[in-house]
Amino acid sequence: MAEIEPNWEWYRSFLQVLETGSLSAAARALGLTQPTIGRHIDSLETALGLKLFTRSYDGFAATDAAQELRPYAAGLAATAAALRRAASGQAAGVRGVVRVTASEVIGVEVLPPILAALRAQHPGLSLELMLSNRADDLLHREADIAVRMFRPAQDALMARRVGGVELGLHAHEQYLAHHGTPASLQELAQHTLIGFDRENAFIRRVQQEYQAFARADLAFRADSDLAQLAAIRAGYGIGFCQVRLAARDRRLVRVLPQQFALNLDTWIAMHEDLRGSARCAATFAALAEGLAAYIEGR
Amino acid sequence: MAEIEPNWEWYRSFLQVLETGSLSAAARALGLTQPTIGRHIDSLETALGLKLFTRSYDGFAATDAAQELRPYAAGLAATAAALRRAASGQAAGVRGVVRVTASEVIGVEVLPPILAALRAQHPGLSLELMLSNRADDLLHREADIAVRMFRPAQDALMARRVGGVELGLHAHEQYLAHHGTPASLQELAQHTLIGFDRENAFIRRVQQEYQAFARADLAFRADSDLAQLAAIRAGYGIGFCQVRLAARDRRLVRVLPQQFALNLDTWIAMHEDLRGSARCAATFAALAEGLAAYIEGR
DNA sequence: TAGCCGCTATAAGAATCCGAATACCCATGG
DNA sequence: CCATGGGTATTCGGATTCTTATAGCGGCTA
Repeated sequence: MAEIEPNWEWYRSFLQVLETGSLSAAARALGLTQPTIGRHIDSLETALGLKLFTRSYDGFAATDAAQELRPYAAGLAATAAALRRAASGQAAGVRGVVRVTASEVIGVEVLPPILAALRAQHPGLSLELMLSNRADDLLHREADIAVRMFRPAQDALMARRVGGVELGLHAHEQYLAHHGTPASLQELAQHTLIGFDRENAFIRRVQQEYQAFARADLAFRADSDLAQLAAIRAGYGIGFCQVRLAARDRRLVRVLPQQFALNLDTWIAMHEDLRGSARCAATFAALAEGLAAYIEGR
Repeated sequence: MAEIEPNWEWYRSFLQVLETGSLSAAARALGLTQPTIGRHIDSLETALGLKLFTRSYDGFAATDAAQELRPYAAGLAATAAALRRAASGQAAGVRGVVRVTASEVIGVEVLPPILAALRAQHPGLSLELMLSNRADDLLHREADIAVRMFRPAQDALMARRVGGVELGLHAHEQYLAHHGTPASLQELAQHTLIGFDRENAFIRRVQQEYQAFARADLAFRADSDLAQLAAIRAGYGIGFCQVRLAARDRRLVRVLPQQFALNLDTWIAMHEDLRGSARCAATFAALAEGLAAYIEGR
């Protein structure tokens, strides 16, 4: 038992093998060769005193032990990436890489013009957009700035509320032309409803406030908010959509505006450590301004 | 500009140089040699395109850039250490290393017998104790299990409330013999009071509830809760102390028990990822049981 | 002021690690 | 049934990296 501290580089190889499923693929991804990766895994196994993979002739199979270690290795990779981003923006002025995470709808429909304008203003700046609804992106350093529809709970974050995004029921005018416009909650039950497949905080709130949207009543379900939006636009049926977003397309009509309305608080959050970073501060400010403009309908 | 991805091993050298202040010391700490560390730093500087240290003949001086990158490097080290702990406990049964964090008083006065009993039960288990009041230990993976006097706010944590620790004013009987026992809040003002030097959540609560303990009135201040406890035991004056703790020493007398009482919720928290770990589950259970016994005065 | 200690920088030999080539295994498809 | 493609294991020469050693610099102390 050598009791050797593993070389951190071995962790990188380990993670890559986990993610690609084979030594060869990991080697390609890392710009190394298969024997090298194989040696790294061997070394790591002896250093940890664990069997990480069961060898076979079509790729490695990760053992349970390897799977348990995976989140740690992924954490290393995320932190290393964050370090690189931080380093890229060290020089004076607004330059370097900023990684922004947001929900799919916001990321696709709202952020691009905001980020484009920001980028035009700062040619040295690069922006990366990561679309997900996971709340822990910032803590795991997977992103620098997050746009979220709920108040970030973590202590180490700087969070600013930029306003409330109004959600309402919408449908395409063609759909309404064919099926009529519901005038009441009862009539809504006769219509094709678009809703969520996956349970999440948002849909629980909807179900709580509006029994009509109980999961069983939905004629279309999709994990992705974007898919729902596309379904509404395609005239599939009636679904929830941000009011400001729908207002951009004259053919989208709001349904039952009095009866159905939800307000989602919108927050921008950033890790405290990045307070001094010019590129992050500039991006934060641009997002705050741009989202406020979006919310107010400018 | 080579645009090379830094070797993760360089980060380890970088952090060690930051922490030790010189190439040579870092080399000793890592079991390498000074020219090696020097080359790592050089490589990292060119890879990141940053000047990390200003060379001088008595150690390096870290630049601002290096200081900004420090938390990331520390995060890497913490995650790597957590990975090793996780790996050490992979084998079946309760074995490996568990790292517990707690406040100083709990860690010194309450936990040792609990941990000793646990260890006696599981000879393959090693325990590490880290004493601090920082809330983010678990998220940065600096510890596996935390004993805290407030409800952990993070989502990714499993937290269990084990009860309320009662705090009260105490003094040594010798002190009271010399100065008398205060019978009212007014009399307390004539006495020597032991309190906190640093502002924190606890003292703010005390000040809010008991004006007598405004900071200016304190005749003895110490950052460390242990130092306060020692002062009480030494007969220096009257201060706050856990009631159960004071009850162990017959010469410590509770003062104004009706007027002054604070109840601190006590929580045990663990990262969700560790749920499946036998060694962490066993430690968690032992802490829950032991702390409950302490709180109930068993 | 001389001497010592700890530090960094540099050069050259030793040890290590990597990569190319190869052998072999398995699944797939004509 | 054989050819093919993607995978792992192994070997060996060569490039890279580490260590050893040496020199130079600055601060401290006698």
